[in-house]
Amino acid sequence: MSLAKDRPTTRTKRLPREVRERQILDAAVTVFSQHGYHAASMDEISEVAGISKPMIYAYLGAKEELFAACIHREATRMLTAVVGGIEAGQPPDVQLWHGLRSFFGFVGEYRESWRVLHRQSLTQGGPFTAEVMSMRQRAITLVAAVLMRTGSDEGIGEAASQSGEALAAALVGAGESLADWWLDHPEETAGAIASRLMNLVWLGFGNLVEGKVWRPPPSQK
Amino acid sequence: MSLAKDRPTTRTKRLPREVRERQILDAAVTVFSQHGYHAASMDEISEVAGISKPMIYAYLGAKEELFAACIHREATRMLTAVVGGIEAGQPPDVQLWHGLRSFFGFVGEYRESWRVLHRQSLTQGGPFTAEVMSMRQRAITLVAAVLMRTGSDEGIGEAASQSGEALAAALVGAGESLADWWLDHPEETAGAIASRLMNLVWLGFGNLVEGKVWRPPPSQK
DNA sequence: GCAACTACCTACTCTGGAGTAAGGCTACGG
DNA sequence: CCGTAGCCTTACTCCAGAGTAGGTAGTTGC
Repeated sequence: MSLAKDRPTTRTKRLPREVRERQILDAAVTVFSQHGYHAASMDEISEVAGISKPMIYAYLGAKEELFAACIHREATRMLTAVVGGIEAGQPPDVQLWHGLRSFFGFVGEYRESWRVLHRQSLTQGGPFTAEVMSMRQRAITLVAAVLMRTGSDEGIGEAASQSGEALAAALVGAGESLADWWLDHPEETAGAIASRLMNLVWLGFGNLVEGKVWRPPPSQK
Repeated sequence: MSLAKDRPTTRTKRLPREVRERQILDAAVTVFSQHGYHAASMDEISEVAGISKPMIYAYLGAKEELFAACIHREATRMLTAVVGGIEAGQPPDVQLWHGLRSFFGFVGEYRESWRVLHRQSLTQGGPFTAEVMSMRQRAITLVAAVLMRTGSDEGIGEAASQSGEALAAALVGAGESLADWWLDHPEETAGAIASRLMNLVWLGFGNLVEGKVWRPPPSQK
């Protein structure tokens, strides 16, 4: 839980704004991830951050803005990690594989970030919904792009090309759900989880039944 | 939106408890689905239900209990619909296909139910989480059972048999996510959506690229 | 007709928690 | 060593909304 690593225990004094903002955001992610947006209180966040409430308002604004800032930071982190894991020159299945690995790696390392992104943020109603929606859309678009590149390279089947975005949505959802499932079954490694999904999505269940298995190419480090 | 069909406009008087409970639950599902658990107010629910607040407390108890009752009713409805759509004698891919059709059919018909089940209920913190978790687990178990029957019938591949539940979780998540996507792209039919997922999950993306398509057997009505 | 019961309402209480007013302390430039 | 700017706190205000007290009006049974 690397977010908590340098959380202040004894109240440190007179730190520069930059540092405080980071501490506040870290605390906010923790608390939001535990209780959800509405049930989280500014008092608790301030306490966890080791600072008084008015500072939060001074630096990050009201509760809604604070939440939006959390979403924004964590989503950017996650997308950066996933995009960074993909190598442009590789064939599409390898790209997808690396993307999945990066994704599950991120979820494993930053559980709180993941919780706040996925579990809390769907609950519509707040204006921050915009922030979440846009991030989700970015993810789907990214996946769709990888899938579609497959299509244009190899002369895609009609069923797939018509529905790239829908399939991407399904895949993203499968990934999210599997990530949640993983939280309750932590004995698996990120690679194993990624591999399961890769097999399902690339070969399909019908092929799995016949014993076919997709494997990453040996070149991978 | 069939839940709203017999909502009272002019305050009707002295109805039997049974009827009122139904009205209250309908109203609660609507309001919870719009605002989420915390943001929904008992005042608004009572207003939508066309009854005063103390009646809600008298009949369905406090807010938490009311929410749990909503989840329970809607989840049961949904699972009943899905299970009812599956015919025991059929081969596994057909069973899966019918299950998916029933699921998306339900989501299309009872959008509010779906919203309250999926979007609102993951936000942990309340004790009602138990209710939701159990329903979700039931769904995953059901799917896993269908998938595993495939395995035992045909001598399953090792990769698939080890991970039935994980694959089921992925499939359920893909379904959920696709259902959400559908809410934003309502021009598709339930059958089309179900078909997309069926193809992805049964054939896999690799096969789709080669132009293969899974089709329901002609026997279907 | 009257007891007992059910359906139902108005009009509160009270608490949690968002957001703020008002000022104190430290550092640093001049 | 004084002013100004930035860091930080205590101690509030205020309101939405959960939950309730206490009472009225039909209805049913005898």
